Order: sequence, then structure tokens, then C-alpha cells
Amino acid sequence: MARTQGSKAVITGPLVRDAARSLFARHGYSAVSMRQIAAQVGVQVGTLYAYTPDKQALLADLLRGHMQDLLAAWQDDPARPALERLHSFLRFHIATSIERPEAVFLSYMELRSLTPENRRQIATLRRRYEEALETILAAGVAEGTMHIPDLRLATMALIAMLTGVVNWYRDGGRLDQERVVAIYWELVRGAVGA
Amino acid sequence: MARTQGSKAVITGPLVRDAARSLFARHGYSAVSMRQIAAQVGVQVGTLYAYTPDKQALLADLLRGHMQDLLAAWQDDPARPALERLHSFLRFHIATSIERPEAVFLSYMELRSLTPENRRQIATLRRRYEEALETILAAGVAEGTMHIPDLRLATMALIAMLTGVVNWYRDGGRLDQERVVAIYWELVRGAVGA
DNA sequence: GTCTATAAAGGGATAGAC
DNA sequence: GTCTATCCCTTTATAGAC
Repeated sequence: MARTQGSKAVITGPLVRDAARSLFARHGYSAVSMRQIAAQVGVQVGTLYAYTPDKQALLADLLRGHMQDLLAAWQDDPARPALERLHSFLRFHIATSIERPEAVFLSYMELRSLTPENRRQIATLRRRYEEALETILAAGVAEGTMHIPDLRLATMALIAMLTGVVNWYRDGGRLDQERVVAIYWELVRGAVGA
Repeated sequence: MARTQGSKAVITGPLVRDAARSLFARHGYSAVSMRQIAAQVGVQVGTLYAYTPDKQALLADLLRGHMQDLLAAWQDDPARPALERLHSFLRFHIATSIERPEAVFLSYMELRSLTPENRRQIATLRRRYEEALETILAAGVAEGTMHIPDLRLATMALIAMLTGVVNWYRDGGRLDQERVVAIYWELVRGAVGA
């Protein structure tokens, strides 16, 4: 589709998403009004509806987009040793948590703000992400390099532990990304009995 | 204070808190209206204001009450071996997560819905709870029975991991409380290098 | 593409009767 | 202790001008 010269569609669209992501993450979906989003973008409320059919779609698009990005970016290699794969997963998850904290935070906090249909859809993507980890743990057990009492629980426990990073990590804080990864790797390696 | 015969104050008060806790946990503070709470209790909206000055105080009281209950119920004995103390903490935290899932869920999800003053106050209680765990980990390191790369991070990681239980545990599900504790204990013991 | 204006509904909170 | 009625404000979303 040709772009009208001087059109701001290509810029306002992302701005709306950015503002929504930031405000939803900070205050929660229900606590944020379309007026607040508009104010942050620098437009009037009515304008938002040129970019989203409604508020709910705005949230659903953010979560779906994030989960799809995650799944597309994650590269696993079943041929490698399970411990190496686990280390890669940990790096990947923490890197994402640090680079896109708002999207990560939103994706696990605001599932309940979705309509049932949207929630089903995004919960499916989320489950696929959890399965990426569970697959690695299963491989480790099969290899004999990991000792895990319950695959499903270990997966949930590790995901919860890793996702917690968004609750305290701050740029310029005591620890940089590399050190956080190193510390979590030691904890995770121990947890999986390696 | 004498109780008027036939007074329902002693019953309606708790009912309001129960309804608010349940609805806030399910839908989020901002998404719940005073009218919804009243409907769940079985009274009209105006009645709620005989039991709380406003909606914000209702949330703050729930969170403060829960954190105070937690801190009052937790019994630690610095004389015992650190690993035993850690096991007790794990049992305590998981038992609470299973017995009062709504309060636990609320307390880590809705801190951001508090006014700054309320948030400060409850964050302080929360930090005291985290310190209960951190103290045990420090003792384990001093004893030489635990090997932990970073005390603060390990504390945050373990709390996040344990609190995640409320996200998937269901009564009558695949695992009962005892088995959940056993599985998490294996994971945690490994994570702390024991 | 963005604005203004407005409709229609629902929000928190209070007053006063019973 | 509870209800009814109401105030006043904000909400989402739409229509139509520019």
C-alpha cells in the first residue's frame, strides 16, 4: 500500500502501542484510560480509534505480538547437550526481561484482563513458550545430566523464578545483565540437579 | 464495646472483606466496582461505606492484614540448622499459598494499586518477610551448608519461584500439598547448593 | 490523519430516611 | 445497619467537521 507523503500513520501507530504498553505495565490495564494514552502520545482521544478498534484489542495485540516475537526469536538445537540448551534459554529469557521489561511484565500480569477468547489464544502461545523449556528439561533427564522430581512443576518453578527478574532489575543497578545471568545460572543448575 | 443484639456488624464486616479479596484477586483492583462488591455481599452500595472509608482503604487493609498475619505466624529458630529452617520456610510459604491463595496473589499483584503512602507501608512489611528468608540463607552460607552466589538475588529468585505456586495450584489437582512441598524442596535444596 | 463534540453507561462517594 | 436516591465525574466509543 502506497504511503501518502507526510502521513504520520507509520509513526503514530507504534507510538500508540508504546504508550499503551508503558502505561498498562505501570498502572495496570483497567486503571489506564484511553485519555491517558492519548495524552502520552500527544493526540486527542478520538485519534486512537484510527489505530485500534478498542482498548481490549490494544492489549491483546501487545500480548500477542510479544509472545510471537519471543517464539520467533527463540532458537533451540535439540542436538546440543541439554545443559547448554538450558543455559541458552536462561540467557534468552533474562535478556528479554531486561531489554523489554514492560512487555514481559504485561504478558504475565494482564492475561486476566483479556476477554475469554483473547485469553485462550494468548495462553496457547504462552504454553508453547513453557514447553520450550520443558522440552529441554526432559532431554536433560533422558541424558542423565539433570535430576528433576517433576517435569511440569520444575518448568513452572523455573519460569516463575526467571520472570521475577522484571520485578527488581533496574538499568544501572548493582548487577549488569551478564552477572545476573551468571548468578541465575548457578541457581538453576543446582535446581535441576546438575 | 457491647454488641447490639441482632447486629450484623460482626458478620457483614468480614463478608465485605471476603468479597473484596475474592473480586480483587480475580479481576484486579481497578476492574472491580464497589457495586460489584456490594452485590457479592448481598447489600446495597451505600452500606459498604459503613465498613470502609473508601475503596483504597479496603485494598490497603487486606494487604496489610495479610502481611501482618504472615509475619506473626512465621516462627523461626536461629539455633536450628539452616537447611531445616529453610525447609520450614518453604513449608510455611507453600501452605499459605494453598490455604489463602487470594490473599497471597493480591499481595504481590496489587502493590501498584496502592497510594504511595500505603505502598510504602506495605512494602516495608513485605521486605521484612523477604528478610526472614535472606537471614536463613545467610546462616546457611556461614555454616557452610549452602553455597549461594548472591544473597539478595537468591532471595528474590526463591521467593518468586515459591510464590508462583498460586498461579497453577488447584485443590483436587494432580498433586497435593505434601507432594508439592517435596518437589519444591528438591529444587530449592539444589538451588542453594546443598 | 486528527480534531471537537457528544452520546450512553458506569464509576466513587454522600445524604437522609427508616 | 441498611436502603434509596442522587450528585458529579470519568469512562469508552462514535459521528462528523476540517
